[in-house]
Amino acid sequence: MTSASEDTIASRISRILADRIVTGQLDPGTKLRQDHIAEEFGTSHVPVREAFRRLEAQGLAVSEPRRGVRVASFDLKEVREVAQMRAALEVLALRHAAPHLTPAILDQAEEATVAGDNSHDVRSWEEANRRFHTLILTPCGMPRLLAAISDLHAASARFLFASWRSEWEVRTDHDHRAILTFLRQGNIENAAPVLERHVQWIGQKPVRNASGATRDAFAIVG
Amino acid sequence: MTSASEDTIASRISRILADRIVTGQLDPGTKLRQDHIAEEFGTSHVPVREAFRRLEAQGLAVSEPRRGVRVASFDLKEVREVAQMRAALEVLALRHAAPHLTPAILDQAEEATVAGDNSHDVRSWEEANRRFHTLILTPCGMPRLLAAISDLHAASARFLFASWRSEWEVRTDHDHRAILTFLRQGNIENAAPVLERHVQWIGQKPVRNASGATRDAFAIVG
DNA sequence: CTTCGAGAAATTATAGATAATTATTATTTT
DNA sequence: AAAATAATAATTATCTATAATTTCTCGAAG
Repeated sequence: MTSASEDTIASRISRILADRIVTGQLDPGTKLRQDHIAEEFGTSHVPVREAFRRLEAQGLAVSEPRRGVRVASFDLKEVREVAQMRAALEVLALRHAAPHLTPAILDQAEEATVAGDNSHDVRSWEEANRRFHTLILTPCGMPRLLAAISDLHAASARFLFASWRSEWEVRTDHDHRAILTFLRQGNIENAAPVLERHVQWIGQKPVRNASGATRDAFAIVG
Repeated sequence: MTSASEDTIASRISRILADRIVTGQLDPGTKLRQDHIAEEFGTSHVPVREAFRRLEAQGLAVSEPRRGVRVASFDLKEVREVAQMRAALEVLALRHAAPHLTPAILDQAEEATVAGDNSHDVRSWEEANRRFHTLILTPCGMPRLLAAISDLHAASARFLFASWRSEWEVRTDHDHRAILTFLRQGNIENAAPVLERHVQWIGQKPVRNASGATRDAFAIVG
């Protein structure tokens, strides 16, 4: 992140709040009080309200008129929904990106995969995973599609951080490697289905509740 | 549209501006001046700015910090992009909606198709066409997906109105009928590919320029 | 006749203030 | 003691005002 005195206060606030929501620093249902946030950022609440509108559009916050803004809740149903939307859109993007993928890009994507495999915490794994997907999809040159995918990635990351906040077990991403191998061969017809399956792989993990009981936590781990 | 004194001024302004942009009352590139709009609606510019943020998220306006907001431009490339995104997402929605489609819903969808075939102007055709798609997709019960599709429909409508503003030739929608026939048989595997092709059918029409020359106008007509 | 630049006007972005609505607490009544 | 109601506090949504930035206009120089 740059110093960002270029863009507006509103966009800065929305970026920072989005990050807090995604990383789980702000729990679902938490009230976002404009005056408090305005005070924290040393501004008036006008740019804060503009930031709220953006968070709303991204699906990270929900607003009830005259009753304020809250951090959006989510459930297993929405995790599945986001996974399926990602599958549909990422496959589309990959088909258009494939002809423009260079060996240099694929090398960077391989580096990102290695970085992910070596990650010992969720946050760095997520960052590497997102870098992989972004690298192989960006060359599609479809800005609207990429923006939609980016919002879905944010949602995915949120599900992930909500479940795997602390523990993380190292694992090798065979899907990423298979995708890269096919792409190096220029074989999109095989790469696409792997990606489609990959992003719909929903991880499941028992999580200890506050009351001691265990429930299952779910997240997209692709 | 209801009287809508329930929701905020900002959402009312964004709805009305969105409609103007979609219907082509506001041309691409037109500056949206917050004080003028505020005066028109008898409000201050604070809710106007919030409305701008929503239009931006919908892809109907673009904002340059400290330089104002303009109606978003678009070209053939973006028409294609929106068509392909719609194809991917509507097929996904249809697959989940299909098990919940009732004969009553399919009858309503058929009515919408007939209404479209009998339309003598673009606006009523677009309304009927959107109703058809909404009817067969809504039962998927995936709110995030439906919201994304709705935004893409708005973009499609904009392309359409920009090209076919005045003239409109009556035609029979064979695709819609084929889709309905398959859905009545519970045959999703055949319905989905028809829909996928259908929404990517990009109409083309010669349009007389201001300088007398003719150029080709493009729009999604599915 | 064109190009550059200074000053003026318009416009955006933010701050501070006000009215209206909702949530909370205290109090009264049953 | 519990429930209902009134008073109070907190919060949202909006408006008016101010500062900062950009665009426009017009004149002077090349």
